[in-house]
Amino acid sequence: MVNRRRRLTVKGMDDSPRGKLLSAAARLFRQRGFERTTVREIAAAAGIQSGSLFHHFASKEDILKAVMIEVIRYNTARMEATLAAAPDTRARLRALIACELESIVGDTREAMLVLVRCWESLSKERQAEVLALRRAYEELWLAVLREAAARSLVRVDPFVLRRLLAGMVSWSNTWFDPRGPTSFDQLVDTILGMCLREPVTGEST
Amino acid sequence: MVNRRRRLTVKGMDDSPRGKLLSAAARLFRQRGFERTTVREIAAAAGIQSGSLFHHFASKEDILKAVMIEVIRYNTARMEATLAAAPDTRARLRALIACELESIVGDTREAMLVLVRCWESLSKERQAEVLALRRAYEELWLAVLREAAARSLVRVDPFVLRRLLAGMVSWSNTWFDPRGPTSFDQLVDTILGMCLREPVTGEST
Amino acid sequence: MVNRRRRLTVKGMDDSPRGKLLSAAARLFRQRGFERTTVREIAAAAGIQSGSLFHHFASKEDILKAVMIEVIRYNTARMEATLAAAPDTRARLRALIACELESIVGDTREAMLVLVRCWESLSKERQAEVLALRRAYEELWLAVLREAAARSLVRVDPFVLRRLLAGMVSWSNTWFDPRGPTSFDQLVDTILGMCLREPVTGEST
Amino acid sequence: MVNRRRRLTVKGMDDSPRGKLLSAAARLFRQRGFERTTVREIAAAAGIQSGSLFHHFASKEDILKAVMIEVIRYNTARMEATLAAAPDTRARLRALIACELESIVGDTREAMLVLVRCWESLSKERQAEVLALRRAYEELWLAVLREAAARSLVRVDPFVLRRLLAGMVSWSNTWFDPRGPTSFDQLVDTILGMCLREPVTGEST
DNA sequence: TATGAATGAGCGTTCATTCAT
DNA sequence: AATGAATGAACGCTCATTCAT
Repeated sequence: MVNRRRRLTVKGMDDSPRGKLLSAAARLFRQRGFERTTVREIAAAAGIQSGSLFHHFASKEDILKAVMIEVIRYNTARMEATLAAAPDTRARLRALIACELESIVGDTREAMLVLVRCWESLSKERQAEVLALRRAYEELWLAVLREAAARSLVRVDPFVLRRLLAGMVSWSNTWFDPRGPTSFDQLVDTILGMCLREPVTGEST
Repeated sequence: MVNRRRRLTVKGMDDSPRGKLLSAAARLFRQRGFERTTVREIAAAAGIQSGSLFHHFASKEDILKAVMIEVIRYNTARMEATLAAAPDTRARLRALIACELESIVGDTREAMLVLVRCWESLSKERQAEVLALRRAYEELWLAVLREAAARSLVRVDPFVLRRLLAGMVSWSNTWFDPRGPTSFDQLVDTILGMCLREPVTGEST
Repeated sequence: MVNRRRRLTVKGMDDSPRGKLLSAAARLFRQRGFERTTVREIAAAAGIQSGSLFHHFASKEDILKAVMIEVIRYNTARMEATLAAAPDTRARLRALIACELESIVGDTREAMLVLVRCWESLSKERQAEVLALRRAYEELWLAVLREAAARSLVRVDPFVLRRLLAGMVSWSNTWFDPRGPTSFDQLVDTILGMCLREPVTGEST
Repeated sequence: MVNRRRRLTVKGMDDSPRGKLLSAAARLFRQRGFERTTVREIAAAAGIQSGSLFHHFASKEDILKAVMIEVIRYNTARMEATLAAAPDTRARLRALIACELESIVGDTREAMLVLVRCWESLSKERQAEVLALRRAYEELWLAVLREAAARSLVRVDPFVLRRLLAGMVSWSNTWFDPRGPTSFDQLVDTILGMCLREPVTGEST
């Protein structure tokens, strides 16, 4: 289920100059951080000269903002699609965890790590723009968590639970390896199990 | 229990020039990140000239390393002391969570956030030096988690559980406010509850 | 014959930014030495900003290396041309002395003095690069000196003689003035006479 | 005759703090040049702290000046003593060459090379002070060269000859090795032979 | 659009010198 | 004398951004 071999890209990071720039920037920002990455490196990785880069983005920070916005849009859309297909609350909760984990360790890995790692490199104004998009994403989470709380499926306050889940999932980029002893689905079930009032049946690890 | 008003300092960050430098650096590194902090800012915050800084540390990166080492040493010692006073496995597990959460949201907050946020700014060589210390700290965790697993107190593999806990606790710096609706002890119990096979009695939130 | 009024430049030090930088650097390095010359001074003398200098050279030391390489190339070529036109051994020996003296007190004066004065400021690696070129130059000398020794024209071992000549010629930059009582040609003949077994006919000074 | 194993020191560079400082400075200035040598290195090599150095010398440049003055004084005295023992003009000329070569490749090697290499690092004022002493040394040379010219012993104008000799001798530090194929005495005779109107009897190399 | 030379402010670091102890 | 922390100006170099072509 985890997809690391699909292009380390998100929708909007296609073969256009803009798309190549965003892919290159996402990879470099993750590897080196925003400050340690130079616009020359980004331009070179996208096959253009540094001066040309500024025909596509007004500033280095705007590239960072664009990476974040694209990945949030893409993952919000994916999550909405997955939620729509889930038959009940428990399935929806599992879908949220699986989608977010997939985004963190799977196809949008680079850009998601940029979102976490380089957040502080964004000016307050640009943070606000990104947060506006992020809010819709968080609303998907809170709706399901409230629904789960209302049905006594989970033991923890939705607000707190969302944050504990965000911590568990985002941190997994530092250690989770789909080729390791724990599979992607096992990890999803483990995290789900920690949220549920009753242990998950057939739970592993 | 959370202690945010005590000096944002750790042992070794006293009133000596070195201590003032470390405190100032920890605060600035957390606020702005390593790359965005200049040695002139650190020196000014410690009340000395930028040139003088290099009488105490050979390089800017050495300051970062020192911040990390001091905070790990301090928190490892505190955790050992707290563990020694815990009567049983469950108490020890709770002590670990409380100690780590305290380190993240309490007195050593600045330096602990630097440890997470600025890790990638450290050269590989210096990372290794810090990791050597960090290993002892992680051993304390694993010993208790294995003990808890052996007694069926927890439901998740110790290796995986440690990482999920690390994610929940470290992420709490982004949202937890001891003056908010959830108290420090409630948060500790909530996290503890998510680990335990049976719900915690008298659990809150 | 001495040419001090022609541009204090060598081939490759033309009106291009690179050429202006090399000319300016040669003059400053000779006047102040490598360490006392700042990149800001070089840039200012070439009419650009200090940051722009690094579009043309990767480092200050690379400028020094380039000055040395250009002047060796230029003088090697000139010496080869002059040698080719010399009818016999004695004329070739005189041509070598005249060419080297011209390089030291004439048109390439600045850069040649840099070669001597700033040699130790070059890293071992860069010294090796320059030495590789210098070797071809020295081969021209040794071939003629061996020829002169074979014909009993000179009294001293070629290896030793080359070094004594190098000392006499390079040192002349400290005192020789073509407008002084000794002319360029007289000095060449004087030095030549000190090498030859029989006094030079029509010798002066 | 060459003396490389005697202390690399001159009179005045004894075991006193001042003497140790001068010896250390001479060695470091020769190795690294004046600008590349730090007062901390000099102090450390002399076994004191950098702050203490300024109780012995008012500035770094004063150390350089002192090294130069000591070595000129020492070599002037040695040359006077050697000249006094020479029976005739030819012996005196040979004594000058031998003394200067000894100073350059023998016991005062370090300091003499500093005199050549670091001359431009001295301020004009200090250069004048050193030149005043140097003048007496040069007078010894010129007196003998004039005497030799008067007796038609040499073929070249004394002023020019002195400079050609200075070049040959000072340059020999770059290549002469007393353990090599040419001995110290052979080199002295070779240089002497290049000055004399008639080839030296029993001349070698 | 694309280029790439140029900018210029700012970076981490060095180091001769000072001075209270 | 000796110490060593402190100074502060200056250094080589970086890099996001601009702009004439």
